[in-house]
This record gives sequence, structure tokens and C-alpha cells, in this order.
Amino acid sequence: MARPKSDDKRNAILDSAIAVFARQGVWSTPTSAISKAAGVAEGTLFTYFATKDVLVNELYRRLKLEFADVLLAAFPRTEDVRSMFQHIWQRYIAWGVANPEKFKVMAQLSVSDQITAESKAVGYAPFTELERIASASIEQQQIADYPVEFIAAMLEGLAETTMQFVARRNSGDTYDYCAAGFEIFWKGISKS
Amino acid sequence: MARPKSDDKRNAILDSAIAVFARQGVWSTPTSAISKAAGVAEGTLFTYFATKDVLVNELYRRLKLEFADVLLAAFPRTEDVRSMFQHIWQRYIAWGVANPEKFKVMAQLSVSDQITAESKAVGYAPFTELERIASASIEQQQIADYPVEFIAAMLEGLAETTMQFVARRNSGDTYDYCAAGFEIFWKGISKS
Amino acid sequence: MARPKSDDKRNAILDSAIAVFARQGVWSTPTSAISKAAGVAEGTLFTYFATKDVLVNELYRRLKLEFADVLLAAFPRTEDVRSMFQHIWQRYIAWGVANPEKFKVMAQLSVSDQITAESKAVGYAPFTELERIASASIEQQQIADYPVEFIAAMLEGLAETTMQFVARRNSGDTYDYCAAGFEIFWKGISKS
Amino acid sequence: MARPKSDDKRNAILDSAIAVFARQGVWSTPTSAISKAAGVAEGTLFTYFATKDVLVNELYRRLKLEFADVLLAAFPRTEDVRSMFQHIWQRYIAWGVANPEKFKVMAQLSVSDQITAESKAVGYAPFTELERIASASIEQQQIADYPVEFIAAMLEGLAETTMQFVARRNSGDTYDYCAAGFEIFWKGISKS
DNA sequence: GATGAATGAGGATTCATTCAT
DNA sequence: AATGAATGAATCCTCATTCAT
Repeated sequence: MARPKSDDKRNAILDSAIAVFARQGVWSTPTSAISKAAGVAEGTLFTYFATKDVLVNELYRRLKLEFADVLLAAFPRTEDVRSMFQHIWQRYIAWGVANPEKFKVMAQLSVSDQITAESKAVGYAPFTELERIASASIEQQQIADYPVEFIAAMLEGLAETTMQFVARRNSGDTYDYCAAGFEIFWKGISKS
Repeated sequence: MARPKSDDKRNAILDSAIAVFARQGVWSTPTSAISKAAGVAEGTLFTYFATKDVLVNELYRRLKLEFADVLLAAFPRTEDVRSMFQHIWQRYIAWGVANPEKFKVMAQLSVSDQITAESKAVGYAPFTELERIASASIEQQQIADYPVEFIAAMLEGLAETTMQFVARRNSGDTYDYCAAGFEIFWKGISKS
Repeated sequence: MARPKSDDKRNAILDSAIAVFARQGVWSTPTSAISKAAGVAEGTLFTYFATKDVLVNELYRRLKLEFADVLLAAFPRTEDVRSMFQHIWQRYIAWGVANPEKFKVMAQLSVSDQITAESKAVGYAPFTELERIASASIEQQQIADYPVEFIAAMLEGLAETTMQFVARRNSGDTYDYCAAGFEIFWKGISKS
Repeated sequence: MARPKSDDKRNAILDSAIAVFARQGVWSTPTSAISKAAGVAEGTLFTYFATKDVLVNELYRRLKLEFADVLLAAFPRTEDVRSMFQHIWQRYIAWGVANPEKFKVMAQLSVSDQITAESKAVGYAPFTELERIASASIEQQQIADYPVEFIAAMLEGLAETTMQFVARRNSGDTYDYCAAGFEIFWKGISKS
């Protein structure tokens, strides 16, 4: 076989897509803008991703998975429930603040109709893993009796909001939204 | 005078936009699909909205404002803080469940780059009103000391998530997510 | 009969057409720009001129006829040939310099395909009149033996060019192009 | 490398533009008519010319430059002034008669507002060259004392008119307008 | 495999003209 | 007659995708 497809190129395309999508919005950026930013020819993009939809779905999965990795890395399985949730919380916020472009793109993709059910499932997989871990360690503990996925979703909603406050915070504001957000979440969730 | 511009037509266009945007996504639906659904000629759309961007911004404002109206209608200014928050909560969920299309479109528009800062400001105006009402009645009360906009944002994040659970709930599931969601929110927010 | 068509309005439209055509070019100005400039409704334009082509042809004729009027007014039929030509020459230049907009529009219309043969004929009619006058007084005179229409066309070509030099002339330049131009023409035309 | 941009295609587009512009007028022919006539896809036209305006300006330059080339080829720098002018004159007429389409298009473009000042400058450049040549050889000669550019413009105006007579001449008419025209020009210009 | 020119369906918008008021 | 909203064909241009080199 001649030159094999290069992972470098594939990654360059995906990374450029993030950058350029964040700047102009996912649905108003042509594939040519992506390939240009990636330093490859327009046609080359299509040897790595059959269609724009495929690229977009792939990107969605990658972002979700990378994000999950961050949340799950060094997950404190042996500590108490609060520590586990706090671990997730802090990494969630930290990642979002550190990667505003990725976050913005993820948000746009999440509400888009071009993301297939399968992609959503794949992107959600590691979070079920998370749910299971949490679920198991919750049972005999001090968490109120809500459906686990509901708790997970609540955490996500709250964390996303918190993240935006942290990111948006301008120089004067030193309020610790991260801590405050988690406090609210934990009070809401834990057994009276 | 000639035929005056008709509010009916204007509304038909906006309503059709919601329907068709919800089905195909905001950025993949051509203006022709909107005008067709509204029963007007392609050109007519442009006598009411100079460009697609203008239409989209107008739609965003309208949705936000209608939504705010619903939340604020019959707002119980004289009752206790919990009642006020619960009022908002319930109407939030109810509206979202009753208007899934509007909700979906609002979500797509909210993360889009085509919505101008001005539109966002206009759409947010009634919520500051809400914040002020809440803020005033909070001071001497039993709410923990978080920035008001932060509380408001938390409510929004939580309510949106809850709404999705209520909407998604299939026949077998009778769990009362609405109540559960509010419980979590209130425990999180209220003074120890 | 109800309100009769108003010549004022008709003229306003034609005059506005000249102004706006001169500024933006004949073929890139929409009829709406003309009606707006004329202070009438878009539709009104079409009660005076069935189509844009009709308006444009009408305008062409009017300009040509007005121009001819200027050239022929006080035509010195009894004087010598040179005086007659000089009369035309001077008025030609003077009119062009005084009416740059009309001149520009006439130039654009003259080379356009939308001007019908009939319009061209109508626009040329008074010039044949001129030709006849000239022709008659030439016969027994000192003009070289060229076809009259050829002489007429030569005069036109030369005068148009001269006019542009006069119009373009900027403050420092005091050269009398008008006189020079006629000198050239007359030397070229007159018998050795 | 991929398929390189082909000069053939570029020329085909330009040539087709001339043909189709001559038939329907510059501003009433859609770009699709040009691409069709050139045997390329509609989109292809835009890989060679970013916009219709660019195409039109390019075309103007090309026509002007080609025309200048014809006038200047084999220019008799060493002969007398009359020969030089006659050389230009004859080639002018000959080119116009041989290329009526190009001539017509050039006339339309010349009075159009879409031709940029830069294009006009570029198109005029070789004629200044001509002016300089003429100017130099005029000084010690038998030409009357008119500004050179004025003489040049006069020649152009006269030649264009003459050309139209030659082109328009129908079967019966055998009059030698070319010679007559030059005679007029030369008499007008040369020292008494 | 890489390149970028070629393709042509599709899209937002314009505009001459019509027609309800 | 006057108005200006309504119409929809037509236009320029974009862009995902294909294909010759």
C-alpha cells in the first residue's frame, strides 16, 4: 500500500474544525475553511471523512470522549460519595474553562440535528460508566433517592452553568463560583 | 393606502419558521421552506424580514419574550420566596413540555453566532425584572447568600434539564421529575 | 374620469431616472430607486410607463429631442455655412458641459440593446432636419464633397470628444478646447 | 499537483463573454449564459473570475490591450508623421470592422460604471505609449500646435465614427469612408 | 494518497410587474 | 389614479463532493 492515511492529518483536520467552528459557528463554516486551516487540500478532507456529516459526528464523539476521559481520570473510587462528585465537578469546570472553544462547539453540536442517535449513544457511554460507579457507591450512602441519570443530568446542567460564570468572570470578580456551585449541588442532592 | 403589512402574515412566517426549524434544524432549512410553510411567496418573507439573520433574531426575541411572559404571569409577589420560585419552576417545565418545538428552536438559537448581542440583551430584559423581584424579596429571607444572577442561572440550568426528563418520559415512567427537580433546587438554595 | 395622469409626475419620474441612472448606471438601478427618487410609489411608475424598457426608450427619445432642440434653437439659416456649423458646435459643447448627467445617461443608452430601432429613428429625426438644412446650404458652397450624414457623424464624434475635454478640464487648464476642436473640424471639412 | 487552471478555459470564458455580451448586451446576460457558451459549469466561471465584475473588468482590459497591440504592431517609427497617423487610422478601422462584437462590447464597457479606475488606467497605458511616440516625432514637424492627448482623442472619436460607417455600409455603397475619414482628420490636424 | 479544479444543485436575495385596497 | 405589499422567476454566488492529474 502507498502512503497510509496519516493520523496527524486526521487530527489536524479535527483540531482545525474545532477552532474554525468556534469562531464562525458550525453551520456557517464550509469544509474548505477547515481544510485550509488544517493545511491540507480541500479534497484531502474527504479521504479522511466521507462527508461533512461524518466529520461533524466524529468530532462530537471525540469531544465527548475526551471530556469523559478528563472527568474519569484518577477517579477516586475508594473515597466517599461527596469526594467522587466533587472530583467530577471540579474537572468539569476546569476543562470547560481551559477549553472554551471545544466547549462552545460541543454545545452547538449537542442541539444539532446532524448528530446521529448512535453518536449520542457513543458519546454518552463513558458517562453511563460513571453512572454505574456512582450508582454502586450511592446505594448504601447518604444520597437522596433520585434516579441516577437524573442526578447525573442535574450535575451536568449545574456544572455547565457554573462553568459559564467562571469563564465569563472578569478581572474584578473574584467570587468562587466553582465552590458555590458545588455547594448548591451537594445540598440539593444529599440526604437532608 | 395600499394593502397594509399584515401582522397575520408576519406571525404566520414566524410560526412556520418555528415548526420547520424544529424539524430540520435552524441552519439547514432554506428560507423557501419557511415561506412555503407559511403559505406566502418566497419574496414576501423578505418584505417582512430583510434577511434571514433578521428573521432569526426576531424569532429569538419573540420566543424569549413569550417565555418570560409565561413565567411572570400571575407572579405571586406577595407570597413567600419558596412559592415564588416554585411558581417559576412549574411554569418553566409546563411551557417547555407544552411547546417542545419552541423549546428546541430556542436552544439552537441560544448557542448560535447569528444572534446579536442586542437580541440577547432584549431577550434577557424580562428576566432581570424577575431577578429584581426575587432579589428584593430575598434579602431579609431564608435564601443562602449567592449572587442573584447565579441563582437564576442555576434555576434555569436545572429546570431545563428537568424539563427534558419530563418531556422524554415514556408511558411506563410515572416518576414526578418536576417535583423532584424543584426539591433539589430548593434544598440547594435555601438556608441550611 | 377620475384624476388624470399628471405630467408633473411623469416628468418627475423621467428626471429622477436621469439623476439616479447617472449615479449608479442604467442597468444596475432598479425601478424602485427611480420611483423613490421621484417621490412616487413603486406601482405608480408603471401607470406612466408600462415597462422599464418603455421608460428607458422614452427617456432616450426625450434626451435626444431636448438636445436637438438646443442645437436647432436660433439656428442661423441665413448666415454662411461656417456660422451654421459653429452654432451647432458651440451649443453641443455648452449643453454637454451644463448637463453632465444627461450626457452620461445618453451615452449609456446609445450603446444599449434595449433601445429600439424606432426610438433611434425618432431620436435622430431632428438631426436629419439639421442635415437637410445643412445639405441645402452646402451645395453651392465651400464644403468638400463628403456624404452629409458622414459629415454630421464626424461633427458628433469630434464634438463629443471635445466636450469631454472641456468638462474634465481642471482649474489650472485654461486651454480653449472648444475653439480648438472646431478649428480642427472646420479645417477637415472645408474646401482646401 | 491537481488539474492546473487552464488558460484555454479562461480564454473560452472570456471569448464566450464577448460573443454573448454582443448579442444580448453586457448587463442583461447572466453569468450562466457565459458559462454555458463556454462549455463549462456555472461554478467553474467563478474559479477563474471571483465575481461578474471581475470578469467584466478583465474583459475590458483584454480588449483594450489587444486593440492597442494591433495599433502598435509594425508601427512605422521612422517614417513621416502622416504615415504614422495613417498607420494607426487604418488599423483602427480594420480591427473594428473585423471584430464588430469586440468593438460593441468595448463600447458598452467603456461607458459602464462597473469598470474601475484602475482598469481604465491599465487599458489606457499603451495609448500613452502611442502618444509619446507621436508626440516626440511631432515636435519639429508639420502638425498644428494642439495638446497631444487632444489630438489622440480626436483621432479616436473620428476613427470610431468612420468605422461604424464602414461596418454599416451595405452592398450598394462603395464609398471609401476609411480614406475620406483620414483625409478629414489629416486636414484638420496638419499645419495649414 | 494528495491536490485543487470542476461540477451543479441549492440558497439567499433582488426586482419588474401585478393587484388588492 | 395612487399606493405599496405580493409575487416568483431570475440571478449571482456558495459549497459539498467528485475526479483528473
